Amino acid sequence: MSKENISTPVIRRLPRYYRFLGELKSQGITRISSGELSRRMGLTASQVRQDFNCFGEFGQQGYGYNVEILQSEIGNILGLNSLHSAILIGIGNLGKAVAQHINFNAFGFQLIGFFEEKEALVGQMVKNIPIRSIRDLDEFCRENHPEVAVLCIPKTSAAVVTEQLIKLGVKGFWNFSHYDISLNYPDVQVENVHFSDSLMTLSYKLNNDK
Amino acid sequence: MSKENISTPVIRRLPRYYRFLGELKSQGITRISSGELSRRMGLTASQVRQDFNCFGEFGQQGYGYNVEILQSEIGNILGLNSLHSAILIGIGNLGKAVAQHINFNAFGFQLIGFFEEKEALVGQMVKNIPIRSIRDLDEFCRENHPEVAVLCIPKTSAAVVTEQLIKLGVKGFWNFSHYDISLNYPDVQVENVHFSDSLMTLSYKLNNDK
DNA sequence: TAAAGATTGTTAAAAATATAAAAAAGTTTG
DNA sequence: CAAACTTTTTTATATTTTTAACAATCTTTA
Repeated sequence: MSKENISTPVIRRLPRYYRFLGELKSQGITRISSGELSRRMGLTASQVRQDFNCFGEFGQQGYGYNVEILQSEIGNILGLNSLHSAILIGIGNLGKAVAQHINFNAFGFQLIGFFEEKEALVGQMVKNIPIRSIRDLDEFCRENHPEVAVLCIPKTSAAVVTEQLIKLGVKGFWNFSHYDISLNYPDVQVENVHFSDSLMTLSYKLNNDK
Repeated sequence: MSKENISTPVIRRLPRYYRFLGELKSQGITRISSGELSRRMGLTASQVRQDFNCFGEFGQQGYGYNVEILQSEIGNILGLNSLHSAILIGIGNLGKAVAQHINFNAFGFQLIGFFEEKEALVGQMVKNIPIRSIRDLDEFCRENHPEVAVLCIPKTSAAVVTEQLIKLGVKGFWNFSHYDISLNYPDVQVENVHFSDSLMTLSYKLNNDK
């Protein structure tokens, strides 16, 4: 189905295509050309076509792309129709916001458990799921086999927890900590969200604007 | 001081260097070679040296780099010693978490105001600063001239607020919304944080792991 | 203090990515 | 229904980014 060795830059553009196409769809637009799409997204038409052609022939000459079909294809490529069970570790300010703010289901993830070190929080409900003690992590994972972990804990605790989770069979991490999972476990799938890096980048841009 | 046309990939690596060097420093390590640093960070030694040489000669042959000096230099390049006043718009789950979780000061930003559409939240205190009504945004900005805005609002409200803010002199955006600021205002500095894109990327990786 | 070793700064080559051009195939229109 | 037009797919070119190699220079050690 999908070809081999898709480059990272292409993969990172896919979610944006998916979002834009969803928007076009909701605006009632049923077809779009690479030229028009590129204009709206701030890309070149060449790049748009090259990107799509990595995965097959989704368009039709003289016509363009069918918005709904194209979005659905990209959704498939992204795997949004699959269902990955996920747990979230560290339900402080950030963890709670992530749990409540992100529509995990829309992207193929299902939150099945929250874990926290601070015993005071244990028992609280978030999204109708109780916060569990981090000490119950082993037992819970052996019963429920979560595939993904969302790490909202400080770097200091991340190394230990990560090792534990990988031993328990977790295959993917959405990592909000500064712990470098990939360096230590190259076979696991990791996606990092580093707020501070992003903020420092903004700082750079502000100090070097043209 | 800093040379022209630093490429985006280099800029995006700077925060990571900065973090790693800070860690080395806190471990009492005073000098490091490009080889050792690259090993620890999962890069090549060549890349490390090329990156640093974009900005000047920070090392010494036969010795390596002084950790403290190098970190400080990178901090300067990133502009972390400057002070940008910032306001945060939309103090729901996400906005509150960002306000409370991120150490803005460590990166040269100072939060001076929170703004919210939902009047029920107005008056609440966050980090000793009152949440203000979005209707008071104009007046506040004309008095306090914030340089940066952190957008934690939905895409639907983002377009209007962004235009307003730019008219009021805001020069940079830390954008958690899906509104494409750069497409509409190319001269403004923008750094996007798109959770859903990141989550979709994780989904892709999980469905295409090797 | 001189020779050996280490490591940078710099130049060159390779690899990856983006853009442009050409060829193929469909759509629209008179 | 055929000619003109549009737009994709595919191939080629250009640019950017990474990696490798080398020459210069400092440090360490005997």
